[in-house]
Amino acid sequence: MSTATPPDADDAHDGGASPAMHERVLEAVGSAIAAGSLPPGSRLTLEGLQQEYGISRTVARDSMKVLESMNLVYSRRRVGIVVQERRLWNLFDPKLVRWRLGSVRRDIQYSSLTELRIAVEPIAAAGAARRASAAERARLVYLAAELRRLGEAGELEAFLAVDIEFHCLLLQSCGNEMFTALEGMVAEVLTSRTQQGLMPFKPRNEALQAHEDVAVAVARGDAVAAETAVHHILDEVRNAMGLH
Amino acid sequence: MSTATPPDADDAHDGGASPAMHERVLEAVGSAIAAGSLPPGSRLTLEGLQQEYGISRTVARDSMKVLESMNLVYSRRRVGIVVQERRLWNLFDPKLVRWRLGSVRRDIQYSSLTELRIAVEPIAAAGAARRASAAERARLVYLAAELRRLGEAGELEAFLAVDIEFHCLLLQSCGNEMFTALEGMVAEVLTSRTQQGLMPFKPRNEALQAHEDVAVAVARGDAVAAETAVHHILDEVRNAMGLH
DNA sequence: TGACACCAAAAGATAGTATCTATGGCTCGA
DNA sequence: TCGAGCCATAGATACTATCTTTTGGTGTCA
Repeated sequence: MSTATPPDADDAHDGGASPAMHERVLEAVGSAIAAGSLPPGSRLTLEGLQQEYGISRTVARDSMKVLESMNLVYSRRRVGIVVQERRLWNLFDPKLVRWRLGSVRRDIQYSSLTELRIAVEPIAAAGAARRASAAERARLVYLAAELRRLGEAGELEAFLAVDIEFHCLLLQSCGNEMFTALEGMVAEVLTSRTQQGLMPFKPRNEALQAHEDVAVAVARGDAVAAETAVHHILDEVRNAMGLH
Repeated sequence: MSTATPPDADDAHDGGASPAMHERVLEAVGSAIAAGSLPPGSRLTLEGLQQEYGISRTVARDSMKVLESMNLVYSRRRVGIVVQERRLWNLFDPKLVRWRLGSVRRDIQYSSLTELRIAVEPIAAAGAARRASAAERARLVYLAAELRRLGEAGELEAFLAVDIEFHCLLLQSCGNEMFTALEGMVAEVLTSRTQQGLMPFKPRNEALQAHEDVAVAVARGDAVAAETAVHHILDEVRNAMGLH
């Protein structure tokens, strides 16, 4: 105990259960850029960050290095840290997706993701039909049945959870690591859709049937049928987006 | 060399345009992880990195922060910096894609990307049909004609360049920023396919026709036709991958 | 006596602070 | 136009604080 441990009441300024200082800064600056309140061309300096957030140079540097690796900023001597044009951002970085979903630009990010989902999921289902394990196939069938049960009972919240698991399982079992990496984003989209009230109160029978068709097709190993059935699931989403 | 700041004659590697020290370390460690020579669970320490690469703590930290933000590693006190399981990597980070394409795991990355392309491009074409500018539509038609000319002349290299521009233009004009962000990856895949000799010496007439169909459909604003025509382009690729 | 469980202290590593030198590249004035 | 000067990052170094794994010691029970 000799090790001092000064009670140091002023530890409080640290924000208590602080999730690491540099994360706080990263979140603050990153989301400001994502939201557009720090538009492309804006300049920051390490000095300024240190003062604004009460941090040391190291922490400021760490945060900026991460933003730089996401191509949200670049830094040049004598100039400082400059916000990049949007076109160059790493739009697939999960942190950036999260920031954008939390900003006023929500809608753009949401529709981009939905379109991505429309693109990827059918192919993922085809992959799953070819490569899923026996356990995964069985689970898909089970989840589809659960979806019908919960959907017909109108239990939207439980329905959402199972729906997420269903779609994520497809992405996991499709044998394409990059598709699997989209799991979190699909979960976000589905959650968001329900929260925004874009889901019908009771899922349409066609949608429930389509989920069952997907599960059966994957279980049978019928890639073409699986792909087609997922298209049917997503047609509803497409219509909601005003496509087709 | 001691620690004392030698102007560093031995910094020969620095010869001229040195891409910043921390990038060198980032590249070295990152590609080692991507290639699997630092398997998940491996441990590094800042101390070790400093000695191995002859860098200061600052640089070592910067590099690790970037790898951490890509989820390639995590760091814990008392343990060091630990390589993450593959499942958690940010597989869409362009740096990681590049490292993987440059490693012995090339093939996995290549087929993941190809499948992604199969998924995304049809939807991108549909988007382009709806939202492309007049200039973009015209350019697509021009590029399709160029493709036929070069294809029939057997000029594979020029054909590749135009093919890349064609597909990238689709991604740019589709109105979905996330699709646009995949441009670089599609270019990689197409280049790689030609380099690997996976292209027929003369592009098949069906493929040339399909490109023209895409261009015309986009120009007319016919989303469904554009999507279908891209499917035809990619069928060849699908077959080459043993899908369907 | 030996084996096991539990607790406390040591040690090893990052997290963060503070400060210094080197260098590139704007800006402005002659 | 060209050069001096200044500003801000790049990078180095040396701390302190803190977390957490290891390890070793102690006590209890078979």
